[in-house]
Amino acid sequence: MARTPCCDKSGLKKGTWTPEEDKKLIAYVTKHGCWNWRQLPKYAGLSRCGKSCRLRWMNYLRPNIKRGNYSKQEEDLIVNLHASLGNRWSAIAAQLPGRTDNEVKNHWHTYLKKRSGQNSISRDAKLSSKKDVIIQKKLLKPELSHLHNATHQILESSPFLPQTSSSELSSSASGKDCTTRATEDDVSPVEMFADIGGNFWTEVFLADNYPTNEHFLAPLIEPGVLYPSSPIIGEELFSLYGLQ
DNA sequence: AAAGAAATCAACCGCGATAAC
DNA sequence: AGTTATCGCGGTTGATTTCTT
Repeated sequence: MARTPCCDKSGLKKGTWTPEEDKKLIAYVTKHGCWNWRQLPKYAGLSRCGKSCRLRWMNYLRPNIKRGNYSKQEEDLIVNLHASLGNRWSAIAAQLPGRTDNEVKNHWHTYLKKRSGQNSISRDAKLSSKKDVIIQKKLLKPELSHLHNATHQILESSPFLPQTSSSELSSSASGKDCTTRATEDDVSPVEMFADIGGNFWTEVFLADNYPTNEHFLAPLIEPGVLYPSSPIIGEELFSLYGLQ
């Protein structure tokens, strides 16, 4: 079957996204949802391919994204899942709250592949510490540090995390629980989940059970419903991009 | 201090799956 | 049933950053 190109290549911007483009995409998706990725850039005022917009949103701009600083548990899980699932990155990422398939894939290729291959603890320790420094430096990039801080907070309080069932999610969507983690900041998300007592690491990330596209995003953009529980789409990000 | 090598990761590309007509 | 449009996934690339010499 003949395939149309994903977009008209002429005049479309490629490469790294600018804060201005991020702002436009966030503003549009927040207001209208992603009803059609192919048409979205046209209405959002972006000279980008729809696919590019989708990728940017899914991997970096949407709520609940967690970046950098993989915990030992996460890494072990990735290694184990990769052994059983192979290169099914989306399936692997689904088991890791806040992680995207792209990021898991990158992390595998840059670090875990070596580890699983040679199990060199001393080298791992060296690489890990070096990597942490790099990550922290990158997190301090002025244009993105807000996002990273915000996403960290999200993971600490997000209703999408597996401690709430999907039925609970709808009831907690009002954001009433959004501050309950505020006093537990010293506990990493992983540690927190490990304490839940359930089978968190064997359960599919809740967001993965969500309907996709407009049905997924529509609740996210309902004013007053999810914002309080999603700082990245809430005040911090809005102020960052001057959307308030 | 500078240059080259290596590592990292954001983003692109192409393809398969599937929904819509 | 066939065709088209769109989405989502995995592989890959290339710019940037960091390390090593």
